[in-house]
Amino acid sequence: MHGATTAARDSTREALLEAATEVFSRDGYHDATVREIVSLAGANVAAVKYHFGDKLGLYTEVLRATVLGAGHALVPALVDTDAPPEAILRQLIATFVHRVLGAQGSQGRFLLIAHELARPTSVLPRLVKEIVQPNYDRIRTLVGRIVGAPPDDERTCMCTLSIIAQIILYARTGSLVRLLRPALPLTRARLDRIARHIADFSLAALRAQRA
Amino acid sequence: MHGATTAARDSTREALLEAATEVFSRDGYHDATVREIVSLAGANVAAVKYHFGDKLGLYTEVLRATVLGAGHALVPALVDTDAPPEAILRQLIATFVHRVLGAQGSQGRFLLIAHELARPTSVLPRLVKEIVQPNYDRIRTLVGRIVGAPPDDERTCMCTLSIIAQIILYARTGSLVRLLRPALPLTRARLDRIARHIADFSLAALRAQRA
Amino acid sequence: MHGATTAARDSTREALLEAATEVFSRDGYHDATVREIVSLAGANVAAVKYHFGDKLGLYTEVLRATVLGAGHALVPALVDTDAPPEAILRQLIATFVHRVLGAQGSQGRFLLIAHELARPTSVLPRLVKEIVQPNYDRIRTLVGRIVGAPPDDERTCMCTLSIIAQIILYARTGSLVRLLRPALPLTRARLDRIARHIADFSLAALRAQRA
Amino acid sequence: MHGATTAARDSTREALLEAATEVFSRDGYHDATVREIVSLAGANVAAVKYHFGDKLGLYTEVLRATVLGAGHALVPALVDTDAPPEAILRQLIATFVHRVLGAQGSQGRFLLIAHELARPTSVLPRLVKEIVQPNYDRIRTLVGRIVGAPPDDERTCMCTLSIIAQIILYARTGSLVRLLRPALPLTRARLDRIARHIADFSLAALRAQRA
DNA sequence: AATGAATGAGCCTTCATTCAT
DNA sequence: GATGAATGAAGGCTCATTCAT
Repeated sequence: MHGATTAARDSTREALLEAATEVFSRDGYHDATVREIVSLAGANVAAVKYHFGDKLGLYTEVLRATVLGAGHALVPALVDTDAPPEAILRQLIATFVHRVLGAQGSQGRFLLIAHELARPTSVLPRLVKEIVQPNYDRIRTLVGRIVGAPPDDERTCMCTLSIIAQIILYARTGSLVRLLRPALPLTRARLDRIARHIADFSLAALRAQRA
Repeated sequence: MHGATTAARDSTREALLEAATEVFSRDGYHDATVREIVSLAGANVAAVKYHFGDKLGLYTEVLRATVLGAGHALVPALVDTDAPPEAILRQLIATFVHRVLGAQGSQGRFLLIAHELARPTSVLPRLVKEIVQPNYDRIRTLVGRIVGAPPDDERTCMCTLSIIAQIILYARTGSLVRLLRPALPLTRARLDRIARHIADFSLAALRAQRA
Repeated sequence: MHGATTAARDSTREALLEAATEVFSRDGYHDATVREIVSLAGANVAAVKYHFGDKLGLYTEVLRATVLGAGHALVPALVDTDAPPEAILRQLIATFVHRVLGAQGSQGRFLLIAHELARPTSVLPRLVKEIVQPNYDRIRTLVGRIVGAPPDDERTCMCTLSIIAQIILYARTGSLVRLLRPALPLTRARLDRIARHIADFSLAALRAQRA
Repeated sequence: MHGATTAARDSTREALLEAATEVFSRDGYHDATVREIVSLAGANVAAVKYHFGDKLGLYTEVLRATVLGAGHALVPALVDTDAPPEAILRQLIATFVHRVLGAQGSQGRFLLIAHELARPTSVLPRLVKEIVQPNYDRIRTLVGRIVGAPPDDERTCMCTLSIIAQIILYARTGSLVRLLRPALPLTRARLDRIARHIADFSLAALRAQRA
């Protein structure tokens, strides 16, 4: 009996989390409405209060489960290898582009971050501290190795941001890009081309910095 | 006396625009409330209807003024000269960086645009069509001349976007950058360094594309 | 100079009255907006206050000019003749049907009354007392002559209302009729048929009452 | 206990419907305010949204209940019998007159419909299509049998409308009739006389059409 | 553990009206 | 005699939240 109860409880809680992940990813924290989430989860409005206290509690939980909990591994796994730095960077860019632009459904991790960056909630500082900052530092170190400068060097930092900027442009200001250019279907091949361009463009710039 | 009258007549309108710029920049269109704007402007709620029709009308006016003030009005004058393409591009980047960040509200101007890009309203398409697109086309042509490719070439377009991306993110003192790096005072010298970095980074990349 | 001033004053006043007649006839007092009226008249919002005090003042003036002033003549002219009562009634019905249904533009007199009856303002009592009641009494006398009963007889009154009801149905609940029957264009011939039907129907009923 | 729960649960909804019927009947849809309704019902503004979606949803519910209660639900049972057509029509008229005026609020029921006809909302078309039109068709068939013409014949339709018109205006104690005649108490005997008059008047006219 | 019902604060908008010129 | 500008009250609606069961 206790097992069944637990299962039932978890099922509602899980459904809520799943629905919230989808809606928060699509609309961001501010635009998402509790009612759409509970409706999608087949649950009641008050269930949010019961399980998570309030909307922000639910959001925090979603962020924790989706990003904070699972996001630690990606960048380190790519960066901390013995491959040549340029190859690593290229791989890093490709991975992000595909994740960011190819995101759909449960792949909402990056959309969640994008929304959070665009309109921060009180959760942002922790998100940045735990996820973004460490990854930024890792990439900075990588870039530093390519340009031949310490990670803290201003040039290194600026170059890193220049690279990140290009990836973010597509993820965050997708609407602008879509308006400036005819809406091409984002095929896998097209994503490859975008990634390759960013890598080529950036590596050329980095090499020039080194000289 | 007539001048005074005009000044008096327009003063509410001006106050409204000023307050709206501040509030919209801080909160974005959706979170901003008309009530705070009019209260800040020392005006009545109905004044917004009288002068701008509704909240969106007021926002449109603010956004248009901001985008034009952000340097877009200068693009034709800068681009359509006989100077060497690389010099033009360098100048263009410097102009945008200074305009965007060097104005009074330090970051108000760009925050507004950042909000709009992050969470577009119905104004964005028209704004892009009327102001941004033509300038984008101009810059694309310029970049095409540098990389030795037609303006419509995919590489040309991607390179152009890569440059724009850096200005958008880089010049930005928004949440991400502010959190990643200690908030440095944006001195004139610092803006110069940022602009020079973007130009160096991008021109090196473009030259590499040409070869 | 004084003449010119007077002419100018009257012209604005007249324009307001004309525009108000049109708008009040179309929308009724409650739905009409002062702004549409002054916009149509090419005048300023405050002109209403100046010339008529307020919206109700303007409405009263319109009603007076359109209905109270000019409406006295129609029914008496038709009724107070030596023609046989049945012919008079037939003519009365035809006239009203054409006026009520054929109304367009400046012919707003009946529309104004219809709106006023549907949603009375404080002007209604006077309107009824001065226009409607006398005409009702006249028609009652006429009907009384046909059924062979005094004007105050309950049967006479009921018969009169039965006739009026048929006319009003088309004018007042036009939307219902239009929904129940396909929207035929109200040609002159069609109005004639409607009028003839009401007359035939009613006279047959009246004759039966007499027997 | 479950009954009590249901009663308690529906009590706000019921109170809302009752208050809305009163206010909508007095002021019509456009002039009625949600705030007065909820205040009268001792409920909150948001309760309207919860139970009926919005003001129009509440109004739709009220109007539907009123129209059905006004006798429309009984038409099929009355018409589809083997009684002689004239007796059926007489019974139909009596039923409507008593239903419409004899209910509790004395005139509330019909005032609501009168308002709707005078100033239709978007609900009218659906209401007519779903409820009124079928009954109109039934009555038309009945009238057709009396005058000896097909239900679609123009004369049949016009005669039907002439009868309906009398009920609509006649039974009404609205502004016009109330002003034209001293407000008599609507005793049962008086309602009988009104109904008998309409039936006598109309049947005489119909018989004349047949000849 | 969960729910249907209800709440209150707040939003944008609209209107007739009035003020200062 | 006339106007552009400004006002305040009010209206419908939406949302996250909470209560009683």
